[in-house]
Amino acid sequence: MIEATELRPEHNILFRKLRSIAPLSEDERECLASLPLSSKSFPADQDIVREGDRPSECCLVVEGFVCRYKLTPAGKRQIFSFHLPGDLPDLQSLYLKVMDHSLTTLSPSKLAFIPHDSLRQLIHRCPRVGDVLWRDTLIDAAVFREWMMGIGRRSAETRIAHVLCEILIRMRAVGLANEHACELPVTQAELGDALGLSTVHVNRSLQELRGKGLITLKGNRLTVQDWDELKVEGEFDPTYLHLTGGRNGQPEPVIRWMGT
Amino acid sequence: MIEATELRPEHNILFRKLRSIAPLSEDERECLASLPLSSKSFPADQDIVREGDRPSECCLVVEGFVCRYKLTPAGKRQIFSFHLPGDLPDLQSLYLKVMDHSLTTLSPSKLAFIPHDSLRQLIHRCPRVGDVLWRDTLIDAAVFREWMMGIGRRSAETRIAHVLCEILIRMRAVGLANEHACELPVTQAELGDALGLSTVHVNRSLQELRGKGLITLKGNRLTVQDWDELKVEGEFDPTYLHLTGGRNGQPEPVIRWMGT
DNA sequence: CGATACGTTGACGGAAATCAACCCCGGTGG
DNA sequence: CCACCGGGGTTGATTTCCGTCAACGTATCG
Repeated sequence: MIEATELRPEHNILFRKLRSIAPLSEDERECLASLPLSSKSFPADQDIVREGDRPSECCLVVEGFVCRYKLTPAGKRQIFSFHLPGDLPDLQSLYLKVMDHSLTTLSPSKLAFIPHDSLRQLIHRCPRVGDVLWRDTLIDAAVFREWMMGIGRRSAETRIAHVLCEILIRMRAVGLANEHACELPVTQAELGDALGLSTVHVNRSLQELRGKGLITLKGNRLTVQDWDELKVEGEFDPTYLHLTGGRNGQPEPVIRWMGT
Repeated sequence: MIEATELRPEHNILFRKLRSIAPLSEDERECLASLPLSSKSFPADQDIVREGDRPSECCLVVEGFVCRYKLTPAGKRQIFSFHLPGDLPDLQSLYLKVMDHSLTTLSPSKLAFIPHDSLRQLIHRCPRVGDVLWRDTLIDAAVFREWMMGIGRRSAETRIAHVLCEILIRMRAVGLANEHACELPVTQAELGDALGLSTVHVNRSLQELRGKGLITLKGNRLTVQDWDELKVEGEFDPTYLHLTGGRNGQPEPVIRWMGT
């Protein structure tokens, strides 16, 4: 936990995230620490970048939740992913000039921006860190696949259970959740947009899960009451998250510097 | 077309593919040409790598169609992507040790294998090519997002129209299709597994598209009769394919060295 | 020529969408 | 202080798109 006292919160959360998906040496930590990050606060439901934009910087989630989405011509929204502190939700913009989707906050958030140039220099100076960043975008893709699986082939209840498992595990990986519970500032409508379901049906399916005693979900807080059963219900196998790196499989110690 | 005569078919198709997503210099072409590729033929419906495997090489599609998929505990299949000649469908295995899904042939195919070590050396010797490969995996992810959009928010007919648009465009990008038609060795059941639909419903939706005079689809061959209308029906916008590189937007000249 | 895989058709059922209220609660301003 | 307001959550009635089941057609191939 030495690093927690040495790094600024922005660098600390990024370091925790990357360490959760790959081992990082002291050198690589130094590389990361030298990244210029400029933080900014955003209210909920504010677009950060939009489809068609050509961003010249990437954003790091420091506090709060953000998501990526796109709208159909008819105005229906599909959310592609949720992003929590430590995530680099538009890292892809480093190599895909034009955004093919949008990025927005789900809750009031603190974001740190990193110029593309700085990232390119980092990757050049520190190829190992570059590898980890590439790996991160590949895990991103693995999550997309898993969500596709859910939307295409799983029932509403299973889909919801699955995404709740995923979020809890990812929150734990960066030390933002204890064994059973974490923040979840996501409305039922947003869950529906993510899972290809209507709000009404999300509501009913959540009641099923609650009725079975698997979870409580109230006031932006998720508590898992029966992890084993929730995993079964959600057909959840965390392999696709590729959380093999980090502290030799040790869970990240919980931090509590988030506003809540 | 000088390069077509200089490169072996395996290298040629890879070069065409990469050039379709980014400009490539003469140097970079040389780098690619030096990649050791060992080709092998596969019958249809044969797994190449399976969920849980730890491959030590990547595969390049030289001829034929392959797909990535995963099964639910109940045995339902979700296909995540179709891959055509020039694609590197498991490039991700370079940084994600354990396969979280499987790769299989859809038609009799010729595949070329590239040891991970060779790829790593290539990336090290030729960082620009490394960038293009990273970009390729990012485009892969963009396609996943677009499919999620379809499965989550679009009607069966729209989904099918969309995927047909995508395949034709991608085939054109590597010179395997003319303006209106290409091979499509994919059964209706496989289309269903890709789009989250039942075979029966795929069949009915295809008849709708045929009825409207948008396409013919017969004996592994897709012909688009009304491209503009098909695009509208499929809500198709090719931005997400990021085909901005290549021959200054020129379509790739059609080649015909495929078995058909 | 039968076997087999793929495509087609019809009948039926069900999961989830849609539509429309209504409730609950925190915030705000008169 | 309380009335009002609005976002999110909940509920019931109804509809629809799509899945499932089952049969049959059709083409290819050994």
